[in-house]
Amino acid sequence: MNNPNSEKLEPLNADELSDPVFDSLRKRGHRVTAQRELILQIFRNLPHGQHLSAEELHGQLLERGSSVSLATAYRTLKLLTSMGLLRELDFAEGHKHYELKQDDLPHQHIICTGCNSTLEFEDHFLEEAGQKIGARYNFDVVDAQFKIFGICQQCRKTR
Amino acid sequence: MNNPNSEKLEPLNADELSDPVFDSLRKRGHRVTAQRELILQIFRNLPHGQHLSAEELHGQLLERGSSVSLATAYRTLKLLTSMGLLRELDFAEGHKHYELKQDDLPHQHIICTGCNSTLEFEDHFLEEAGQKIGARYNFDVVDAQFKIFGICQQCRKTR
DNA sequence: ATTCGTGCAAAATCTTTGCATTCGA
DNA sequence: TCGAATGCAAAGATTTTGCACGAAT
Repeated sequence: MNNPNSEKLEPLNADELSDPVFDSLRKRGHRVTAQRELILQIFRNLPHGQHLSAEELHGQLLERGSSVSLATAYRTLKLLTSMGLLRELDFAEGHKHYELKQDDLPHQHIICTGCNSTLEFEDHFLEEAGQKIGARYNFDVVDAQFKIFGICQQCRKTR
Repeated sequence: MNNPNSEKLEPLNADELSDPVFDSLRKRGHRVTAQRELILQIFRNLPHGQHLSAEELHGQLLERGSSVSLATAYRTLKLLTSMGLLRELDFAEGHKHYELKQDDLPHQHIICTGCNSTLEFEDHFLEEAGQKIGARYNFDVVDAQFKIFGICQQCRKTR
């Protein structure tokens, strides 16, 4: 039925089957399915700093020849987020965005409320600040998100 | 039809009519209606750091004897946000929250993903950081929101 | 052989919108 | 007066869910 897309990107070989994420899924009693493999692959091949909405992810899945349903896309996004593998982002657009969580490359976002474009910037300091502040209130910090809303130069000119 | 609730909180007198926010509304060609007055009043009487969802705001409006519709609540929240009077908050709960924007009392949020409770903390430094970083990318910064997601002490014990 | 995951369609949420009416300036 | 705001109900958009079937362990 659905072709696990063995011709593009890395083929799904023994290497893939021992992927730490897959192990982690099995350890939790979840299963490694072609759909989950492909979704993970898509996020891993996304340029650093890029993020996808559920619809966008679904679009990419279809493009790659998979017939994953939108429902499964939503279910998988939720699962991977709950496992701490994805970061759920909210840009005040009415729908969420997701990106691979990479603790070694922390970044935050600047959002233009004029054109909805987003810009990433790295800042280790903010990362640490999140940890410190959380600790002060006895929180186990999972993620710290710093969002800066404003109007970009482009939009300022246009108006 | 709807009682502008003149018996609770500050009565709507000459004082209210010269409220800078009302002037600002009129200046933009908008009108000062009983509904908008009440909504602003509710936000102003909210304890510092508290926020409301559209549904919650609507509930409070009904409690105060007003028959404002939910649609108007949404429309007013949007209007006041676009005027920079309210801050739109997103706690990854599927709906937005709003609070009065008070530049003199900047605060950020820690959200427990276990029980959805939120905790406010003040931090002028983060405020400045938002301005600086925005400026670096030529943005007119409107708001900077720092969200820390984690598990609170309570939830950690419960589990 | 179980039990979990998936697809599909329906439902649930949250938010926006068209239209006739009411109201503020 | 006249255009803006409101209420209502309907429509949109996003996300979740029940159920039968297929797939992973």
